[in-house]
Amino acid sequence: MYPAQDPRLNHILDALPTLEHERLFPHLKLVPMPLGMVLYESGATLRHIYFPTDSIVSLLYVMQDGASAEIAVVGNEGAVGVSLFMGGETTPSRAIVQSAGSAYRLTGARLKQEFNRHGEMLHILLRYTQSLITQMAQTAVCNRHHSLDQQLCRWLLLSLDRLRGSELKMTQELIANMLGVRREGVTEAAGKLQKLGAIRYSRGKITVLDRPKLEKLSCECYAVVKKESDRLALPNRSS
Amino acid sequence: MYPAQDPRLNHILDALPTLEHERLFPHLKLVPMPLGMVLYESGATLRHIYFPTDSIVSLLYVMQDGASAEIAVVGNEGAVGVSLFMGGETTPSRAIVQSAGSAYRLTGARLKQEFNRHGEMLHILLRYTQSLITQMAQTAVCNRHHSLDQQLCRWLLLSLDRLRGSELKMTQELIANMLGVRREGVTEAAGKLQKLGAIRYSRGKITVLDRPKLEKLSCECYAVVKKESDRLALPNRSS
DNA sequence: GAAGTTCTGTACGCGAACGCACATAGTGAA
DNA sequence: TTCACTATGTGCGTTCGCGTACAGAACTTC
Repeated sequence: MYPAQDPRLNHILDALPTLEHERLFPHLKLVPMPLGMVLYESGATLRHIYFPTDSIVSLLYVMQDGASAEIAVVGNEGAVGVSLFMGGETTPSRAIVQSAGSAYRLTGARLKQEFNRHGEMLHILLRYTQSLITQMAQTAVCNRHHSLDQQLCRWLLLSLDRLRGSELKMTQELIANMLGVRREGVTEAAGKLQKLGAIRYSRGKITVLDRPKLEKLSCECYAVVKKESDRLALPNRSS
Repeated sequence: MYPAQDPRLNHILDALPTLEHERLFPHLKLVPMPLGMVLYESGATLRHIYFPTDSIVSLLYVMQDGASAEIAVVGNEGAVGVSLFMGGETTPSRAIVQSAGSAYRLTGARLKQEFNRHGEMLHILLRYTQSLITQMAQTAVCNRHHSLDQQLCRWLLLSLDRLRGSELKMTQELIANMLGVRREGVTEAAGKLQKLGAIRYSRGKITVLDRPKLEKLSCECYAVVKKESDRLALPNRSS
């Protein structure tokens, strides 16, 4: 196991071969990721790419009227700021810390430098980007066809996968923002899950009691994203 | 203007510098794209990448229960099969021709060969992929927050942008499949648009009469996608 | 421990889209 | 012309989530 914080807690950084590893690690900076921290605003030029270790970041789109919807969620399996190496520099969405923790970050310039060496980093980042694409696509489908109950299950599972333990600190209000639904709707859905014994919650703390039950109640979307994400993740080199 | 079919009708191919242009064009094969043609199935290994000239391709996800939803639409501004160079080889969605026409295609091997030279093609494809990402994200948001009426406008505009002329051959049934809604819902929404004088339609033929009106009735999603797509498109080298 | 704030629970009417059923109208083939 | 088929129009009851309003409960601060 790694110490409390180590770049290799992030799967992308962990997957780098020794050479790139040595080249890059000295430039990584560990930064705290407090709840609600905005990593970038819609349309703003990205300055860094972030590799979460134990934090979770939501990519969400905020509309003109203030309504919002989560597009994807990023944890220690990925990176925040893919548009840096994709070439667009900006992206019309907001990245906000959904679960506090830490991340390693790299300046955009340094990242692009490494990316343009066309080494393993390029392939790893592109593969990760594809899994991100899958997640977005599945979010679109899920928003169209599935019930709030199912979506809540999907969301809980996606978050759970990116955390250690089975507890997440998150008010129903915030979850509603992420899912782009009413807070009352989340209260109701969460109430059902609690009655079923799948979760327990109280004032911003949700404990998952019965994960298999949650998976059963979720729509197929979770499984699709999970499977694709696992498939596209390269094997750890340090394990 | 180009002849009836020319690789440069596709914006990506058109943006290639001379050297790559000469290297690649001999390997392009012009293929007809009849309505309903499936370019790839969910999870199937991609054999080719397609560059539409005057056809439109829908990327859609089909669920276990048969329900479907469009994730993105690709015309002469882009390419179908991005997972080939992103590294995943497959993708959990289906690509199906939504508007008949033609496309140039390249074998996956040849594409990867060119991609791995790390020339201009790589950057062009990555930038395009980012605009595709934006489209998917916006689809997710739109599915969550906007009415069927608004979504129909968005969809019509996105299709229109990828066609010459202002007429599209498309039954309400098919549109419903793309949007992931009921056919009756489309009938109703299209009826409204016709009453307002924005479109005229009859048995699988839709004519846009008043595009500005359509844009006005559409949600912001169309404009966001359009703007980002334009921003990420490189300038034509041959114009 | 009192007051204020935050989080959660509940209720009611409303509107959008759904599922279903069936009617009408163009279109093409025999 | 007639028939079959496809595309579109319409109606009805239902469900889901929304907007609004408000009440209770738990935590924080003073």
